[in-house]
Amino acid sequence: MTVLRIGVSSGAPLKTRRSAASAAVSLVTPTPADPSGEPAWLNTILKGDCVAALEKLPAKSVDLVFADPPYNLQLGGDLHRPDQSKVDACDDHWDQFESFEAYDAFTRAWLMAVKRVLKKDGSIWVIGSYHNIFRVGAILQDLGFWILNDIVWLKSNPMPNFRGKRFTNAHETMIWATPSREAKYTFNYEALKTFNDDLQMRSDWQLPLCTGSERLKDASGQKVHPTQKPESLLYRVLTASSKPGDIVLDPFFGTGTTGAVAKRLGRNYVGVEREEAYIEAARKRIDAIEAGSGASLDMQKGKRAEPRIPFGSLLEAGLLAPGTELTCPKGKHLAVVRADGSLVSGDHSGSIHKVGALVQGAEACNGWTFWHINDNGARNPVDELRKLLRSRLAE
Amino acid sequence: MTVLRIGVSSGAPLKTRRSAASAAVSLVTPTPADPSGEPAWLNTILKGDCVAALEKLPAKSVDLVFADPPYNLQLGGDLHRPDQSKVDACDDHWDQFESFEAYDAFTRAWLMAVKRVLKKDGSIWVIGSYHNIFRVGAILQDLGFWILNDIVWLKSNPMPNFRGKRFTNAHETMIWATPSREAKYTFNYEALKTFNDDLQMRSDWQLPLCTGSERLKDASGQKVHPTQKPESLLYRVLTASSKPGDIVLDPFFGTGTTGAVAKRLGRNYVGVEREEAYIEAARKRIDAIEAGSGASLDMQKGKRAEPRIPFGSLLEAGLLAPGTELTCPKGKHLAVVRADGSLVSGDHSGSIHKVGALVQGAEACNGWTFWHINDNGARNPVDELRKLLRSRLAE
DNA sequence: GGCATTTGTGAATCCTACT
DNA sequence: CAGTAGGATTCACAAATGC
Repeated sequence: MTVLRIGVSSGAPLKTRRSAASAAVSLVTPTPADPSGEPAWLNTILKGDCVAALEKLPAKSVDLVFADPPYNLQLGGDLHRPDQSKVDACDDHWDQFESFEAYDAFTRAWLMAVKRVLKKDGSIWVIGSYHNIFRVGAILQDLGFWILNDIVWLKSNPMPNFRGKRFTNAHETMIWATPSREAKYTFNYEALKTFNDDLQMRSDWQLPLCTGSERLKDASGQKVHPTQKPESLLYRVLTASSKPGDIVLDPFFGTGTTGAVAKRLGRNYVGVEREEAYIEAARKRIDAIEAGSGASLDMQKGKRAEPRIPFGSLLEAGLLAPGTELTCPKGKHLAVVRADGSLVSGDHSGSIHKVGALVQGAEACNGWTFWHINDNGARNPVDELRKLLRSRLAE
Repeated sequence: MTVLRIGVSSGAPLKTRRSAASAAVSLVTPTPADPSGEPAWLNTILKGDCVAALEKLPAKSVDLVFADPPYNLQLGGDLHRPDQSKVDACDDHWDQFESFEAYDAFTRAWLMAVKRVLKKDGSIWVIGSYHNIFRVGAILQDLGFWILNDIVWLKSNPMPNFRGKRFTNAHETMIWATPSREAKYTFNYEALKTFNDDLQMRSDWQLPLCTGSERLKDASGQKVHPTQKPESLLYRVLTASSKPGDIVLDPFFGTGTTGAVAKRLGRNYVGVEREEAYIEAARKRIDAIEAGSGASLDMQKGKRAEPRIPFGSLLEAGLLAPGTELTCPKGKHLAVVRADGSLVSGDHSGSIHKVGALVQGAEACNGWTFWHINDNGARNPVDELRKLLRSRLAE
């Protein structure tokens, strides 16, 4: 590995805690620079503050940017699961900002630095959650970026809401934008359509979290980075909006998911990262990857599961009215539907499955086939309504 | 139908094209006002500009707000499908703004007006697309609103991207927020979980677009409103975050989807709308709906709603005798019940919760489910006794 | 080894009534 | 208003452990 010190930035200090960080920028090359005339920073990690490091790159030199900036989570105290185990929160210093103003200043600064190095026909992706994405999106627009899409990453296995106080936070948002309205950006429409079973790729992507062996762990088994993104996500981003040989910049490189996928896909990368531990992990990770072999260029298919239809949807859709009476197949048991999708039968109330089990004294029950509606004398299971709604949703 | 002119607003003119609109505010009641002391504006549509109209409502008077503001779409000329037919875009004058600054000023103005009339423990939903939602979200935060969730509405049948230049825009985003971090907002967690087949509801909602007979059409078959939302969306919003009898405000009432669902679900509504044609359509629509009432509106309740039973009551009721031995689920920890309802386990003594936590070395513990009684070899949690006592007390 | 069961964990703005 | 104590609260996977 080569480390080139390419100068110390004078810096344009930000009015945030981040600004206190070292402005020194050094260049880390996992593999020796190619003597063929490629720039020295290609396929390297710049160590240092994002804005200062980007000053070392020429203007209009990168084709694509993927940025996973700090989210500015504003967490209260500790959070425990119902089994009393403590949630390993992302409380790292780099995610702390004093105010929205400080976060905005930080965001404006790195986006301006990125805009300088982005080619005029390049594009940028930024990922975030509701804590920060609205500020990022507004500042992107203020800086003249042109939003092409917002993409929602639907997590198939998100962390639940343990206290039952909100909806499960089951997605993150990515903004895809060009530096100007006129940009002739790369979008591999046909490839994506083919990938998606000949249907246009939609703005909602179902992908699992980064877990298991993909998740980088240190010697003690702890995760190296609190927010490592899954390679499948980057795979789809790079496949959609870059070409082989393109240069992909990640200004918050972390443990190098962007670099890893770029290398696999035959793209060049350049990363910026401040924390030595992350750089070290990223370097090892990327070195172990074989660059752009043909077979690996196949995209991982995100399984598009058949939509699950909750019982309550029948009421929302107007297929069932609150107050409707349901019976068991033989008409012995009776229950009434409430507006919230619960059933009431005598003293019992709850979901169609729970009440079905309770009235039978059974452990479990499939409410869809147990509960029936009286249709002009004929008893039909509510499952018939589900089929109807499913066909509507499939249109 | 009653139309009450309740005054002409002096207005606080906005620096947008909207400000040119009439500041006259009149009150439209689909059904005559109730003489029972309800405010005259309840279940009515206020005709006029949003900010001016909201000045007619008392401060802290509504429980929930649902807002579907103009999206500020920046369409660059007509869009044509591959077959050259023209797409019926939303190019109404009310959706046009001269700049982001103008849109921001408009957004700030109506959000401030809404914040004044919202109760301190109320909440607000705003829906938008990537054209405007980032600006709305950032301004919400700037005004001190506290975001609880962002919810993505996944459209099962979105309009495809005809030119193949972007991903199919298949979702819209809703922000759910309270007027302050401290708000004790309504969230019918248990009801939603029951609704969703006993799984907690996530932040991604798959619902079809408003089409078919639900979509309001005029005499010539044209859609009355370009962005009519499906009732199913409002059904879920109101079920999640309001109670029967609550007052729901929609400051961009349009053709009254919010009012229609509010009436169906036994909530009160108040709408604000500028266009007479929309008001007329909304009025007819809501008049034709039967108001929800009665037990079918009751929502599934969780343990939090149950009356609290002190542990000592079990002793008072004779369900438990002093000196009884309790164990943890696996029988490892042992404790003895004292006559005052406290437990003793080794050196530890105190409430069932405190001792449960101490013997486990945990921060907290629910003693009701932790401590078990030996019933002829079977271990049953003391919570079973609480249930028994509760059912006795309910008789 | 094979299968069943238990344990661990993920970008989280996560309580409330009473004294 | 602050402090204290009661006691409510989780889903999908994958890895680890047990039989």
